[in-house]
Amino acid sequence: MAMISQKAKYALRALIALARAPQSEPLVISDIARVHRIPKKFLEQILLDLKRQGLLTSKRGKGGGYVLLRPADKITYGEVLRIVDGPIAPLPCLSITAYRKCADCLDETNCETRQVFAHVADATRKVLDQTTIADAVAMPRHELLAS
Amino acid sequence: MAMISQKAKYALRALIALARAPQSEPLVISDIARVHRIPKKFLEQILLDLKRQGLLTSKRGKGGGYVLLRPADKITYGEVLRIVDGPIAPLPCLSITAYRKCADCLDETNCETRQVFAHVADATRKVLDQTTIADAVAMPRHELLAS
DNA sequence: GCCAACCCGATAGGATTTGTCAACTATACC
DNA sequence: GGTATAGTTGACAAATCCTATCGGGTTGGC
Ligand code: FES
Ligand code: FES
Repeated sequence: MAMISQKAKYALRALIALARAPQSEPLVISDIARVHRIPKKFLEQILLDLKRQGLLTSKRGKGGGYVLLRPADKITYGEVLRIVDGPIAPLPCLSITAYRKCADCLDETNCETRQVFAHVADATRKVLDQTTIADAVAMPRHELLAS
Repeated sequence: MAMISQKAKYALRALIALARAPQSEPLVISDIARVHRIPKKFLEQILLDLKRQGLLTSKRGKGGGYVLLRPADKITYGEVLRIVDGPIAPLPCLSITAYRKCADCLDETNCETRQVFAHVADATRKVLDQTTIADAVAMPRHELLAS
């Protein structure tokens, strides 16, 4: 089940890159795309989404680019995933941000599937809503032991 | 992200129905489909998959049907999901049953995304591999208070 | 004015999901 | 043996989503 989309991977990778940029110096799409192996036009869309949701700001023209609008430790994985991949819950009836009744279950309170996956959703959210981009930036970098 | 498929919902619902059948009396596809609102032909495929993986057995002809091959408390949600929806891990590089290198990450040990979602995967598996069909069957049934 | 860079809408190919169909095979029962 | 029952098989179709690309438009710096 439950694969995270390529789009989400790209989004997170780009955000980490932005968080690493010294002094919130603006980064250009082309650079991020090239350095982090992300299709450029695809990345444009992604960054635009993130901007529209208030995570980023941008400057046009020469010397322009993208900058984080908040400190990296205030941007959670959960937030990013909800923007690019939609609700985190594994069932529409379990989403807190976008609840929708399950079409094929008529008795929601007695639905066993719902009860079990409520635990899954909780566990997932506990991780994703507490991990931030700053955590990712701070992660230990293992050396690649050559030869 | 991460929606659980309709197929998985159907599979679980059918298994719970089978676990509820008295004395492992065989249940017929048509009945399960009708009672639990599952498209019949779709359900056939699903039960066949579950049979091929050794969860069920079947008998043909009159008086036939499907029967659980193991006690319900020996069938985990994780097992079922892996059969119908494939790997549980949210990234190919995190699957224990079907590991595959991520095509676009060249340095797996330093991949921040991977490290974060490893926690998600752990949390998910902790729930899914410990919850069984028997747990679902035993769930409290709330009355629908009809006025 | 002109180049750099972001912004926007459309769209296309492919994969996946969900479901259907027709025909086949095995079993029970008379 | 015939007939009805019920599972088995493989192909296939519609819808949706994912990934990515294209062509142009707009803004800002110099
Ligand atoms: S009500 Fe959402 S799964 Fe049953
Ligand atoms: S290696 Fe799997 S996500 Fe980076």
